[in-house]
Parts: sequence; structure tokens; C-alpha cells
Amino acid sequence: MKITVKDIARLSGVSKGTVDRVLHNREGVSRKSFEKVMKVVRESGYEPNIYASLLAKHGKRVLALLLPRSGKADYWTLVDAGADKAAAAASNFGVDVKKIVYDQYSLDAFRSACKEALDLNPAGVVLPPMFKEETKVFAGRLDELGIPYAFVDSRIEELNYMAFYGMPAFSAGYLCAALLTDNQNVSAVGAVRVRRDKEGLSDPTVTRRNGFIRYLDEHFPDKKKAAVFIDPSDPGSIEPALDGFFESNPDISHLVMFNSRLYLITDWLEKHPERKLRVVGFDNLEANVAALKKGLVTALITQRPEQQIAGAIDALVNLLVLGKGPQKRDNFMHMDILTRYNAD
Amino acid sequence: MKITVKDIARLSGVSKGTVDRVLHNREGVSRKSFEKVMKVVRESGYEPNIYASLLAKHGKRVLALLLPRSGKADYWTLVDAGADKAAAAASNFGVDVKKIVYDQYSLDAFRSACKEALDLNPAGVVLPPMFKEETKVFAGRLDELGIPYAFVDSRIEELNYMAFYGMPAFSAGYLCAALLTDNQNVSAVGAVRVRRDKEGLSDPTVTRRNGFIRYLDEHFPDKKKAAVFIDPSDPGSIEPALDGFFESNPDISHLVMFNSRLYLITDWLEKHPERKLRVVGFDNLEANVAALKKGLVTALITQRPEQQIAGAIDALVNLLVLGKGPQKRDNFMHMDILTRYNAD
DNA sequence: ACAATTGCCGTGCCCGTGCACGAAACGAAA
DNA sequence: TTTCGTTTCGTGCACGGGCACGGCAATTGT
Repeated sequence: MKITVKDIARLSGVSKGTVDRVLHNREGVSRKSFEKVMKVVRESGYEPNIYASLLAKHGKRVLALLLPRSGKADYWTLVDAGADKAAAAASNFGVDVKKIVYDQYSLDAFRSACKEALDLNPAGVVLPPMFKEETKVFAGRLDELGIPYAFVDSRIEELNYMAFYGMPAFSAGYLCAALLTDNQNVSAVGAVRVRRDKEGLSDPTVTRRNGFIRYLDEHFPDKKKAAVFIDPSDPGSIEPALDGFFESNPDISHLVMFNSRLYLITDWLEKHPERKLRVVGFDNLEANVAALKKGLVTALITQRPEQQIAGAIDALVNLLVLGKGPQKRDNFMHMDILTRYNAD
Repeated sequence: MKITVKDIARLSGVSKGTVDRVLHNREGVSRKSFEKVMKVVRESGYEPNIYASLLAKHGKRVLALLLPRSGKADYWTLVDAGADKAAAAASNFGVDVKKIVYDQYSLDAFRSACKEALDLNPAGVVLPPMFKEETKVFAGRLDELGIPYAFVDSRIEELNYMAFYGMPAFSAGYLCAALLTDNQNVSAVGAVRVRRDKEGLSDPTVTRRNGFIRYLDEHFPDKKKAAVFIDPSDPGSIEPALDGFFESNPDISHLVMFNSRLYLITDWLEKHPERKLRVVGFDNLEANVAALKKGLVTALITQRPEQQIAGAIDALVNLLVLGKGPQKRDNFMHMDILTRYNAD
């Protein structure tokens, strides 16, 4: 037997119109009525019926979602898929999720995506803070407009974001090193990298690398570390790059890759079983999982991107619909270890 | 611009009352009207507004939840916690989840719990099929009454359950063996067990053990396997039991435990670091995770019991509220690998 | 033939909330 | 006192769907 506005109106001797004004603290209520109503509201523990509420204000609210996209399959593909599911759930709550996709390597694309998002006049925004300075500018604008926003993937701590859902990147790197070297005879560790220039980017792979190196320094301080750079935009160059790398570093027994593009080197791995490399990487892209199942890769560390994006969207939806902020602002999500036997 | 019953009524030239009768396939509709309406419904892709629906039939439905419980912390503690969260979510959809807790070792307790559940006159039931024969009887009764039910943890395949959420127990055992022995010098493998008599029980630990043994047979066919039984109800007996076991099996290097009570032996492990045992177990009970973080245990395989119970409850809620069955009847959930570095 | 039953169907109210419109109450100026 | 402007408040409809009630027509019974 839930209490309703009508009950409150009766108990406090006013009309439901007045109760409504008090509950939404709109103007036009005398001090006396206000307090009478508030008293009853508090004492009765009134909670609005969200169904009736959503039904009455049939107005759709828009939630903008900024997503980077490169041409090829990568981490963001997974996020994208998760976003669709979360969007379906959100539409049940009268919230319309609009995806805005931009080229992850282009600052201009990011800028115009921000502009596009603002043009939607959104009630909330979800984005990974890809470009640090530009994100700050955008966030400042959102703050001005009073639009809440949530970060996924990584965060910029000094900003006024409502919630963050992502991986503890440093720990992930640390874990990665532990998995890679656990009980092994480590001779030398190699890393495959994609981009040299990371300045101005808010990129968890950098932090992962730091965590990784920390573990090595703690457990194998004197072991050799080496890195090779490959160019994803030029697939033909990858094989020679790796060949060269292993020629000049024949002692490498363990290999790591901090971004999601592990699949770029699996062809090479398949051709060189004689190296008996132990390999650990990140993110459960289909191609990566396939390599895992083949035994080319020992383990993948994954972060359930679907849950991250869903968490961020849900948090914003709850804020918009129920007016309730999230319990935790920073939500570091579980790092999952995938081996060939639990890849599902 | 969503389509409503009124739209359908207009488009098919009948009244919304008739549309309503068609949508809920109640009687009192002529063949002709029925088909006219159905045609429009299909073509328009009509979906009811669940808020309006819930608002109109404000009737609460009850969902019964049977949960075993022993005195001590175990796997079911985690399930219980997850159930509370899922129940909160369900109450948003006008479904009242009632927990019925019974002693997991008592058949009588299970029986009376079933009776209690039926007395609630529930619209649905969620339960782990702990006692096989009794569960069959109960399920038969539910089938008679037309009450849908969902299994968690394990399932009885021949029954008419609506959905199952659980772990692929055989694969879990297989994975467990892979984790335990991966790249190790295995001399002999020991198992710690709790109950000797499993007949009449529907218990995933048995299947886990089978999966475990399969892996060993495939990869280390000639290695020795040994088992020790401990009695959880008599904590004092545990240490001597283990002492005796390792005295007569000094070559054991790897240890496994198939149920959730790994914490029962962590004291002993802590006292015997000289054995350098590699240990793998199941379920993220707090005590188990603590042992993991201390380094006493190498890895835990966990099954996110909160998500299992939540999945089962959600499936039933969706059925009750939206009238939609689940996409998949059997939902094998991801096995999570926990090490000291991703225990959170 | 008319009355009674049955099969189909439309109307209208209800759920709890949001919000527009206009009425009442009040004070101040004429 | 009348008039006008504010402030404050109540009324009533809308949202979309569930469901009871009663009406109309076709059929059956006498």
C-alpha cells in the first residue's frame, strides 16, 4: 500500500497541485503550505511511482555517446556493441541514446563530434576522454550548461565528471606482467607497440605499461626489456618489423602488447612456433580470442567493455530518471583473465 | 513517436478494447477481428509501454527464491547477497522477491521450504536443485500449477525449467587443472574433499572433479592422484587430517579443492610454506580471497554467483512482466580467474 | 412470433504523476 | 469601495494500457 501524492495532499490539507509544486520545488507556494507538505512528505517516506512519472512526462531525453572508431576492429568495437544493448535498456526508461562516432586519431573529428553532441541538446553525455586538452574544454562547456557527463575507459581526475567506469590500468599492467612471467624462466621481455607519440592523449595503455614495468622492476630487475614498433596502417610492414626485432633480440622469451591489437601479430606468431614465446595481451576481440584458442597466446586480460559502457549509461539514466547520483564516482571494474579454457 | 493500442485500434478499425483482448489473447474476439488486429500489430511492430502496463495492473506478484544455507560462510552467502540486489531491481517492476532459506544438509528442511514456497502462491520460483529426487517432485507440482521456475548453480536436464544460470562445471574443472599444472613440474596432485556421499545430490563439485581428472588424464596420465577428506563440522580435525595426508603422500606438489570451502585449509597452508604447494580452488568468498592475496593460493576460479542469481530473477521477472521468455534456456556463465593481482 | 441466450465489441473509468489553466485570495492603489 | 496586479492554490485533462460493464446483433428456444 504505497503512499501517493493524493494521500499527501489529503494529509496536509492542500491540493495535489500544490504537493506537486513542492516536490519539484517550483515557485508559487507559500511558506506555510510548503512546510506543511514537506512535513508530511518526510514523515510518510513518500517515494514517487516512476512508472506514472515516466508515463506522464512522455518527453524523451537524449543521451549523447561519443565513441572513437578506427577503420579496423579494435577495443571500441566491443564498446560499441555494449552501447547498443545498454541503449535498448535505456529506451525502456524513456531515454534516447545517440551514438556519435569519430575517427580516434583525428583531433578535428573529436572537436566536431563534441559540437554535434551539444547540438543534440543532450541531458547527459558519455565519453572516453581521448584527447586530454580538448576534453577539458568540452567538459567545461558541459559544466556551464549543467549537463552531467560520465567517463569510460580512462578519466581526467580534475574534471567534474559524474561517474567513471573503467579498468585500473596500472594494476592491469602489473597483473599482465605477473601472468606473463609467473613461474617461468624469463630471459628477456619484448613489447610490441603501435604508436610512438602519446602526448596529449589520455590513454590507458601508457599506464598499463608503467604497471608492467613496475612488476618487472620488482621481480626481475636485471632482465632485458626491448620494444618494437609496428604500423597498423601498413600491414605489410609488420612481418619484417618483427623479423628484424627478433633477429636483433634472439633472447626474447616473453612478449606483451598493451593495446587491443594483438591480432596484428598472431600471423607472425603462428609462423614461428619454434620461438616458444609466452604471450599476454589485452581485450577480447574476436581475433584475439581466436589466437588464444589456438594456443598462440597464453592469456588475455579483458575488461568487459560492455559492462563499462553499460555502467556509465545506467548511471546517467538513473540520474536523469530517478534524480539519484551514483553511489561510487569511480568504478574500477574487474580485470578478467582469459585463457584458452575459459574463453567460452 | 511510439505506436499505441489506440493507433492499432484506429488502423484496424476496431476499438482498443478489442485490441486489448487480442494482445492478451483472451476470448471473445471473432476470427476476422483477430486477424485484422494481428496484422496491424505485426506490421507496426507494436511494443506495449511497460510503465503504463505496470501502472494499470498495480497488482504485486510474488517470486519465491529457495536458498540453502549452512551455518558458515560458503558459496550461498554470495548468492544470497546477489539475490538482495536483484530483488531490489525486481521490486521496481512490481515483483516481490521472497527468500526462503533452508539448511542445505537437511532433506526435510528442503521439503518444508518447498511447501512454504507454494504457500506464497508465487508467480515464479528460483532454486538450485540441491536434492535431485525432491526437486523433481517439487518441479512436477509447479508444472501442474503452471508456475514457471528457474534453476541456478546446477540443473536437472529432463525437467521443464524455464531457464538455467550457472557455471559449466566440467569445463571449470578442466580449467582448474590447467591453471594448477600449467608449466609446472608436477609430481603428484592432491585433492581436499568434504563429503564422501554425494548420491541423491545435484552437486557441481562432482562434475568439476570429472573435468579436472579429464585434464590430468590427457596431460599427465601417469601422475599420482590422492585425496583427503576433512570434516567441516569438526574444525579441530582438519589439521591432523592434512598432516596425516601429507605424511603419507610427501610427493604432493599441487593441491585442489572443488567446493567453496578452501578457507578451511588456509591455516594449515600458512603453517607449511616449506611445501611450496601450488593451490587452486573455487569461489570468491572473502576468506578465500584473503588467502589469495596472502599468496597461499595461486588462483581461484569464480563464477560470479551474483550474476547467476540476478540472471535467473531477471529472466523470471521479464517473463512475468513482459510475457517474454528468455532467449537462451541454458546460460553458462563465464568462469573468472582470480589471482592475487586482480582480486580487487 | 417474441423472449432469452450467446458471441462480439465499444465505452469509460482507473492507475499515479505532470502540468496548464484559471479561480480565489490578498494587498495596494485609485 | 472599486479596480487592478500578484501570489497562491485547486481543478481537470493527459499519458498508455487493463479491465468491468453494458450494448448491439445474431442465434437459439418456446
